Amino acid sequence: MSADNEITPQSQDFSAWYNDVVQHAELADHSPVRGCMVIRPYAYRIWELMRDALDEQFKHTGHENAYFPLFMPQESLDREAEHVEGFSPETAMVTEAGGSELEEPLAVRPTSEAVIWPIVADWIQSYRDLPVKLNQWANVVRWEMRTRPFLRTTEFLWQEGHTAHATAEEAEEEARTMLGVYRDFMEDWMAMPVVTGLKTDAERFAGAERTYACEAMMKDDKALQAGTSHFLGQNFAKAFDVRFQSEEGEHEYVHNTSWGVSTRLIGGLIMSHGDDQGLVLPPKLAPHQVVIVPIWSDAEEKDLVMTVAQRVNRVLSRSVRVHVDDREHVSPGAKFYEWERKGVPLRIEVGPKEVSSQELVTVRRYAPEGRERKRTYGEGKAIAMVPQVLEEIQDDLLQAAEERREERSVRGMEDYDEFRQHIGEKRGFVYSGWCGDGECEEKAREESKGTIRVIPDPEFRSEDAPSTCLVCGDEATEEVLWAQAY
RNA sequence: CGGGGCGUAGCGCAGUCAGGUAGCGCACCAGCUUUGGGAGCUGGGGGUCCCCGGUUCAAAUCCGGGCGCCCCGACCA
Repeated sequence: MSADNEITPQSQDFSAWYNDVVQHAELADHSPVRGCMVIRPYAYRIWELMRDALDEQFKHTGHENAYFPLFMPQESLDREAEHVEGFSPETAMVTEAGGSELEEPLAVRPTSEAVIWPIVADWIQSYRDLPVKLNQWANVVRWEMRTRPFLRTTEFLWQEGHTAHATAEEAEEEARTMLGVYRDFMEDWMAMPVVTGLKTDAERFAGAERTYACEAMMKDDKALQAGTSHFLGQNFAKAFDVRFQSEEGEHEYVHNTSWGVSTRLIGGLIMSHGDDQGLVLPPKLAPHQVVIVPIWSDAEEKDLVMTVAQRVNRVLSRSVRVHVDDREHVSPGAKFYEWERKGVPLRIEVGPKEVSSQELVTVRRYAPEGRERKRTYGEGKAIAMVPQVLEEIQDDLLQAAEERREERSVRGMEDYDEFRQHIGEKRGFVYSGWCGDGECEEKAREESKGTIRVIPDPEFRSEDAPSTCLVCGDEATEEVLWAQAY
């Protein structure tokens, strides 16, 4: 009676598990072009929910959406020295179009600083035109060596915020604010706790003064960089001549920021909560928050059961996203497995038994120890409780992820050899001191599997500040977070 | 780009060593019986066997060349 579980267990091969979930939860499909991916409707709906939530926050913090072109002259990309050095190896170029070779090659945006600022420069004359706070929802292309669905694809969807300010302080505040927006979204909507902080020079965005990031721990104890926010200083303003006349009449360069999150977040969602049965979705981002599975054995039963199912559906639809799975020739058991594989947070079963007892069976996709997964309530109570149950599931997921992360974090590590072994075998997060020297960072990168993910923000730092550098043993100037990275 | 593996139905594979009608499981379609944790039976549809060339009466199979994909590494906001 039982079909083989087509999903590889996480403990056996996490990477195979991930690919199986992507495939069997119908999230993505392959493309004939290497590294490109089809986002299937179920995953696209998750992306829409993410997009809507983020977009509202962007507007709330004073940003306007716009859309800039996919192509730019190659020359634009070349203008900021560090930017071009960082991005040109992975930039796709169009050299031929319309049946003939182009006089100047066109670059397909890997990010849009070099598309936006040459144009927006002309929108800014005076300090009164500032700040400019733009966002765009777009696709970008980066020719990566090695790709994985959602986590790193040749083309991906994202949002990129681009702002210009009169002062460095204001731009810095903007970069920090948006990092906070990301963090709140990841915790409140994705139930994915993150450590925020500053990137080291080695990991900084090409062309930025400072890069801030959100780092999340996946279920295989590796770190995923889930979002970044950059204080760009005046590097791009100088490269693209973005100036304004100040109140004092001086011509000054603006101070910029940029910040982005991508469809990589869907990968983060999968690896934060998924289990051997498949995807587990936090209710706030679930395309179907509740699925109703009617159970019948003949036409008469079907009528009775469907009457109740539709009634429950009508009432619930007012407050939650609910789906009635009334497919004829799929057995209830098969439906249960399918919706579990797809991560639907709550299932309601209605069969002849429930019809006669005026009850409903509710089953949670995720329930921590000590909480019942399956419960039967009177119809009215079951319906009334749904919003609360969904909130509980949302909270349970965040709490479980937080607990996992803390269990898998080690603070105050001082022995370099212990570190190398720990980060290679046990993975997880390791907090240590660092002297601030890029050579120590590079040495550890070469000799261990770990890299510095961030210099954590104050609230994530250890109570006792580490005093020595993990690598060289000299005096520490910073506390840093190490992990194996995706 | 280095090391390894693989290209046969939508998916997973056998067949290749030893040339001779294109197969299996799942999925799909039809009908009947089913439906409380992945239904059963019967019937059916679906193929440039990655591509090009060669050998041969005959090539998925042998030979030569090419292309693509996957894994490990290098690379990577």
